[in-house]
Amino acid sequence: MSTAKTDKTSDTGHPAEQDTRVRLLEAAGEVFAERGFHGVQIRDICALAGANIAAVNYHFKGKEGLYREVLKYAHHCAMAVDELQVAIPPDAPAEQKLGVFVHTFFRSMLSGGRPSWNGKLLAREMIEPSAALDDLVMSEITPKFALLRSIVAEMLGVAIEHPAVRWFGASVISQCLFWEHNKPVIQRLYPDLSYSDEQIRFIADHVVRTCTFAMLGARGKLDEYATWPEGKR
Amino acid sequence: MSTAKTDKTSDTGHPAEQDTRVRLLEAAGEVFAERGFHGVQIRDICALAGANIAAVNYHFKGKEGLYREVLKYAHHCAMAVDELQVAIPPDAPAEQKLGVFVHTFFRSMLSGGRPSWNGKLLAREMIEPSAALDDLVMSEITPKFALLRSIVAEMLGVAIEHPAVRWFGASVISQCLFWEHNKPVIQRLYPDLSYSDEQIRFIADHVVRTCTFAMLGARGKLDEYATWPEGKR
Amino acid sequence: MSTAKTDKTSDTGHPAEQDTRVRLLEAAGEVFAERGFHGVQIRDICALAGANIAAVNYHFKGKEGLYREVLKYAHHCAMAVDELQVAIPPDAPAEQKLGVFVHTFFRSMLSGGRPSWNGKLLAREMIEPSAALDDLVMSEITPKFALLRSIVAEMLGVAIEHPAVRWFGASVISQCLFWEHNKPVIQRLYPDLSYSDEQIRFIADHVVRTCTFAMLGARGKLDEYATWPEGKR
Amino acid sequence: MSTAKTDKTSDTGHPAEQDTRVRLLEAAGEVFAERGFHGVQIRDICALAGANIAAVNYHFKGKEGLYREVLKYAHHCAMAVDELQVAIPPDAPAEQKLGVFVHTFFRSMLSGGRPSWNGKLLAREMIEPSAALDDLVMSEITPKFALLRSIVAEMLGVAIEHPAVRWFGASVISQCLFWEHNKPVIQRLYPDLSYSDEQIRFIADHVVRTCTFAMLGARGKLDEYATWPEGKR
DNA sequence: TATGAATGAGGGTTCATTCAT
DNA sequence: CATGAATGAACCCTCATTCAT
Repeated sequence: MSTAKTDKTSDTGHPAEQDTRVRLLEAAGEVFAERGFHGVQIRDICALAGANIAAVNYHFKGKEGLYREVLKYAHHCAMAVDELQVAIPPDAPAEQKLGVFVHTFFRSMLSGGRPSWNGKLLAREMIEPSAALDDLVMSEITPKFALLRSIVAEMLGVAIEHPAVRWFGASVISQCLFWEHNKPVIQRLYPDLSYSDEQIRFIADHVVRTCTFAMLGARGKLDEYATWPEGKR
Repeated sequence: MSTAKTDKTSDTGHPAEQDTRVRLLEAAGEVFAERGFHGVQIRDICALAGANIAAVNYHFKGKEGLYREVLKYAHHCAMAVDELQVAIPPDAPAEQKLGVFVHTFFRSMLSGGRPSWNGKLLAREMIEPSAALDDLVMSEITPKFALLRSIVAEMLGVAIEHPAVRWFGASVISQCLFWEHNKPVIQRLYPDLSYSDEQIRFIADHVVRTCTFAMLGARGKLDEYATWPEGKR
Repeated sequence: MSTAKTDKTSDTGHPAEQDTRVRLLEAAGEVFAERGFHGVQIRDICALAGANIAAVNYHFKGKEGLYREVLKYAHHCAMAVDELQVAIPPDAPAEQKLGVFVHTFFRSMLSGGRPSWNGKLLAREMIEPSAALDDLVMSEITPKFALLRSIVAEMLGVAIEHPAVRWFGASVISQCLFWEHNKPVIQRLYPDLSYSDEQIRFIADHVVRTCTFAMLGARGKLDEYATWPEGKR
Repeated sequence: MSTAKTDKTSDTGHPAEQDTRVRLLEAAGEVFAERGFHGVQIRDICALAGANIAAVNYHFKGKEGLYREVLKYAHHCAMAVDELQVAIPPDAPAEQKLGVFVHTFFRSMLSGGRPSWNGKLLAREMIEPSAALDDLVMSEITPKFALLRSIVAEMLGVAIEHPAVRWFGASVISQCLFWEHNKPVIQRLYPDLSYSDEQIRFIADHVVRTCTFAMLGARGKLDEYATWPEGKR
């Protein structure tokens, strides 16, 4: 499991030691995602990583330091916006771009790939934001969301700065995140939902279709979005 | 909400003499929502509730028992499906029903009312389901979702059993939950979003409009939903 | 179980209340004998006695007070020296007197009679003497031991003040107590020992015989006991 | 007794650096013997051993684990059967063997040597047997008792399997244990008994003499022991 | 450098006791 | 008088962290 990510640690030249660090990150990511920061003890992480009990303090100066690094590491490994941009055909119709975006998003989020705990970790940050969330938003989320906004703007036939864009962007994203963030309840409501690849594709198709209908229907009726009530609270 | 225990203390009305049990539930709900089960110590809960350190064990037989009861209590206090049903005009057009549903949902979820920590608590259950989640789904979520499905079916012009209903229901719900579950990131992306009452109404209107467009656009093209890939995993 | 001992509490005339007190003593004696003072919680005692949780503090002013009263109560109920004296035929040969004494002692100690926990309670006092032990020695043990010494003196053919009497008295008593105080180990060494009435009689017979042989053998050779090394420590 | 752990600390010889584990065992043995399992708090043990409050859980996985190890350790340190066997001259008359056995037993039990709390600890196990008692009986008591039985058989002039052997063995042992197990009462009955070395020797002599008389007297009259009433309880 | 024995603050829980009813 | 909800001190134990090796 520690084959693909020595690219950033190769400079020191101590592969065996670096392995410990990376193994620690992998193990910590998994259990932090599963049980949360407070629900995990470093003994378990070290045992899972096959490392010494003092390794966490040695490498990360404590549990919190480890958590911060795990968050960074997770999003370093996550689907980069570049890959997303590459996958999207630049001169295809906007509907098709949206399709690629949504399908890619779903796949990277729900298909149990390498950083399968990324989603859960982020979901935890939503509920209990740590100091690391700011970095995450800046480096990972903002560029992806900018890409989505450009697609949405194209579909709505307006400029990317149009106020409507943010709301329809939210409509797209919300329907994607829903299936990951609410898995436990969804699976209780729909026992036949197993998150197989076919089912994920089916869901993604539905989201694309829904958003397309919504945005096509809204074209030309976007005046309502001009008046946004400034938050005064 | 406090009917079962007030039979012996109801006449005094002293807030300090209000059942220690209830004060503990309120305090615990607040901090459990904020910091999670493991992030909270019962000493804090007791201090907040003005109760003794041993009160939790006396009344709930431990921290876990308290958590279970908090979850029950929270959803007992939450918006009951009855109120929702009452608020919805039975012979209005489906669009209007949807509007009432969504607006009520948003209000009860985001307006900082009494059970303001309900949403967070449920969001935590999503990520780290406890044994209490099954009860919750059965007693609280299923009936509300059934109500939504009936509205969706009406808007799609199909029977409530039609497979498309579940997916469009999800589209509605997902766009509601999004704004609560992802608050921290949303507020970083949209710093002008303060979740004021006007803004909440604005967002709810957008959700209603989007879903309406989507469902109206989908009417008559629901054949795609007939073939659902049975999960084999 | 609370039928035979209202004789001392009948003067107050509150049979129902006194019952609680006595039931508490019975229950406490049982569990104190079984698990020791610290190993028992008053909740258990009250539950066993069918009394309120506050009853112990009400009747005995605390756990320690209860323990003290239990000890008193136990020896009030125990085999009185009078009964023992009555059972011993005054003009029988000394050997027979010893037989009656030992058999009675064994029976009252090992046969699971009413105060079956008396022995265990006293054994606990041996290891961890409480303030109540002095009273016990004075009121219960000393008179019984005096009786035994008179028998031993007769068997040895010396006056009761003769120094040898105390040592042979100890030889008799030690072989009686052994079977009660070391039950757990004895039963592991001799798995066929079930402390049935027949077996107890068999053991008592052995003790009598042994002591008789020893004392008869020692008659006329008791000079050694004249020089007792005064304890200087 | 402290061989397995001293491999890394033996050279320093600092008493303070003596294995924390051993210091804990010593301290725990002392207070467990004095106050019993429930009457002792690990804080006291740790304070007495000069160890940290968490040391018990670290080394023994809890208070119970410590108790179990203390019992093992106590009997590992106690008079081993080997020493006893060495002390007994193989071709001396049986009376002399018995004398060595009893004197050694008394000395190791009552002289305040290193494992002075051994006896008390075992006495407690008698009253409230823990799971560790089985081990103890197997490893420590059985071999010593076998040795005693061989002496008794020789004195009775029968084979070691003869049923009388067990009963006379019990007579010997019971008169030894008596003086340790019933100290508090004995000292109240005999205020001049201070358990000085001279007095212990005096008592041991009495026990040897008594048993010798008894067994010599019983020789040739052992038919009574053939019929042992099978316990049916 | 990496280890693991040792630390100590603080966690949940227990339990004898109290006090208003 | 009897009750049982409530108390708070103290218990055992956990766990992130440290430090000599």
